[in-house]
Amino acid sequence: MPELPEVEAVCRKLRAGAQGARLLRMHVERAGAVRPQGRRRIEREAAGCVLEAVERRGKNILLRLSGDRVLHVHLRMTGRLYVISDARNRPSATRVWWEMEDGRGLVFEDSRALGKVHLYSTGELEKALGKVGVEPLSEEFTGDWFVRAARRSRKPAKLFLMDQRYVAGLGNIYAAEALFVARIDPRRPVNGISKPKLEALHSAIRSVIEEAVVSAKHAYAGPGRIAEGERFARAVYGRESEPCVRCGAKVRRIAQGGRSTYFCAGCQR
DNA sequence: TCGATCCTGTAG
DNA sequence: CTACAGGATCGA
Repeated sequence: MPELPEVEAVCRKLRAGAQGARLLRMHVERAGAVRPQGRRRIEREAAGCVLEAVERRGKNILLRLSGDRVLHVHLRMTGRLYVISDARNRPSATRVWWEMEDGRGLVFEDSRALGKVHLYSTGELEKALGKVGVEPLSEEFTGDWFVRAARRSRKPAKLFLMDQRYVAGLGNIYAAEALFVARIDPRRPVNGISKPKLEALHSAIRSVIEEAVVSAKHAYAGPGRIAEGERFARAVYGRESEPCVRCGAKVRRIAQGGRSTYFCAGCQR
């Protein structure tokens, strides 16, 4: 479900509501969701730690704990991470949860059970995140860097954007939206795209992600619902057969890497 | 670089 | 029933 903007919203919410709190006990309801294996061990190692900081790297959430430990949470498709006011009142798809001192609970809920909660020491962290690429909202993400990165891959443009080793944090939706803004056919091998087009894609990624971060801040803030009008306005994603908002041609849906890609063959070339 | 695979819920 | 899902990893 979540891409960079939604994960960022989760992190901000956690900073506001849970940073500085002590996590009295950790409870693993589903062993497959955690590493190291063995719920006993991870529960013991996380017990009593203070949540000192919340960071994000791409779609990865890092909960910095006292005692040089880090919880690495990945929401994958359906994961959610949020604080509830009463820890006894947990949803049925809770995979992992933490008791807080005031009776609240930090909950990792995940209906599809693809998400992960890993516990590392600070030293192990870089190895685990070593392949995560550049943050699209960072200074490092320049047009020149992007053009050079694109030259190293022969992947179709959309699969390149979704590869976390290059740009970190784009998923199926925002990759499609950025390609639409830049008017690029998602099937084109990136290394064959002209420099001006790649520069257009670079700035499209920036603007799409920036706008989505603002929307997600309001819309995606925990277990609640998404308010209409606060959500990022998609131009192509999920709009199969609808007229393109730019040229009127029918939006198409194709498969790439086993996933759906939405685009307009009329104006994306 | 590609396809299969991990899981479960929901829509058609 | 089948198709599909806002993701990532593994093996060939």
